Amino acid sequence: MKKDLSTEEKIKEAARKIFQQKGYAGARTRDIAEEAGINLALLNYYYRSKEKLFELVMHESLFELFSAIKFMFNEPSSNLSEKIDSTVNTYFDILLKNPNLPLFILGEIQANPDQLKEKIGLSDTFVFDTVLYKQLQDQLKAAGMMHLNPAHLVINMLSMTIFPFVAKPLLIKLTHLDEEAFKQFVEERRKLVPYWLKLMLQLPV
Amino acid sequence: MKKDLSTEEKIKEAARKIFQQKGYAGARTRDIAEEAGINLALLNYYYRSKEKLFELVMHESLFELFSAIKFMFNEPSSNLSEKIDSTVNTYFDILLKNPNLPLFILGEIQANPDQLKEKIGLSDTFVFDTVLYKQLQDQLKAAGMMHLNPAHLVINMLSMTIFPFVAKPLLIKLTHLDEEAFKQFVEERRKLVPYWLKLMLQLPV
DNA sequence: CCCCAAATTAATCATTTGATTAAATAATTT
DNA sequence: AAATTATTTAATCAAATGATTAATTTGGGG
Repeated sequence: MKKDLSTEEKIKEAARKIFQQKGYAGARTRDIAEEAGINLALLNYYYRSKEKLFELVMHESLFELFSAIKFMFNEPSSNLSEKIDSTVNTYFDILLKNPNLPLFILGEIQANPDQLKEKIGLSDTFVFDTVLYKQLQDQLKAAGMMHLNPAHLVINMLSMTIFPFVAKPLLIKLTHLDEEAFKQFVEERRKLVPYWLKLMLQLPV
Repeated sequence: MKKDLSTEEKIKEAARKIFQQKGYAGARTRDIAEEAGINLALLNYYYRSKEKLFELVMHESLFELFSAIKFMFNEPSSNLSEKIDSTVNTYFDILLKNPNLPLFILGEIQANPDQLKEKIGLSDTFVFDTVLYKQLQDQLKAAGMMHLNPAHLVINMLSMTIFPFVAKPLLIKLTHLDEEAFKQFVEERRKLVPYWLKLMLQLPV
């Protein structure tokens, strides 16, 4: 454990790790306390309850996963090709640092879809009202594919980037990769995923 | 609840539903009993324990998700283009019937990676020792991309097919889709995903 | 040094939850 | 129909787990 963090921080970091690994239901407050190297009562002293602590971790996780993308999707000065590059690259950076993040968020939403509407304040206009979306529409039109829903391309970008992390343990097992080879595999995709996306969009590569 | 199933079957079906929705840790045996419309004790009468019941459901889930793909990856008489079509199509069929399946399996593996090695008997050679893999290698060589790891293409196929289901609640929320529109969106991908894959492989489309 | 508030601990509580038991009912066999 | 076996139920147990409490320690201000 990192020792130069305050007790409060240590608990939150431990909670993040355990929650992201085991999910809300599978995480025991005793696990979190042990991971943080503190007495169980301190968890409630600082954060009131498991649920409150979870909400905090979940909000920060959502922010971690979505704030960067939201920003890049709306970067006004970059063109479509540049947005693809920067989004994919930034996402790989985020995921390499936090490989369990997507499965954690998606799993909790599946386990408790209500909280998506209540607690999680994700604006509905996240995808539609973005510069990227408009640029996708324009490019599809320019390339004679105006019938194609731009959402497909957004999904393709996210899926090809995120999926290797979501399926990481399976992927490692099924392709005999070790941790290092997995990183290498992901690094290859940094260039490949944008290349494939531009192929789909008939953009120059 | 379906009423013409045996008690034993009713319990298993309820368990499948609840486990896939909430995960092992989040599923309470009382939830399963209620969903099945039976007394709690019957669950243990027929299946001994929550864990035993879970193992059964997990094995059947894995079979559901992997048996078809394993078969199609090794179909000797079809060429690469046909394999892409049949794999994507079959997968969409499976996922439309069982949208929670992938996230369930991936989530449980993340929560408890050990069971991947112990309980889940997934052969290591699942990806490498397949006809599809060989055909991918050949095509990549023929198209002057022999440096490209064929695993990338397998991942792309699976990710573009599976990811919409893994992210379904989020996707529905962020793109204002209803259940019906989601199905429509997925149907569009039946043709699109194979098209994109062939583009990547420089196969005639 | 003393005081007081913040931080920490050990012990305990109350609820949830997986599992069992013993009795009751239904189905099958003889 | 009687006996036996299989199924189902209500009640209960025991362990796990989130949370609290009361006492103790620590650290800073006067």
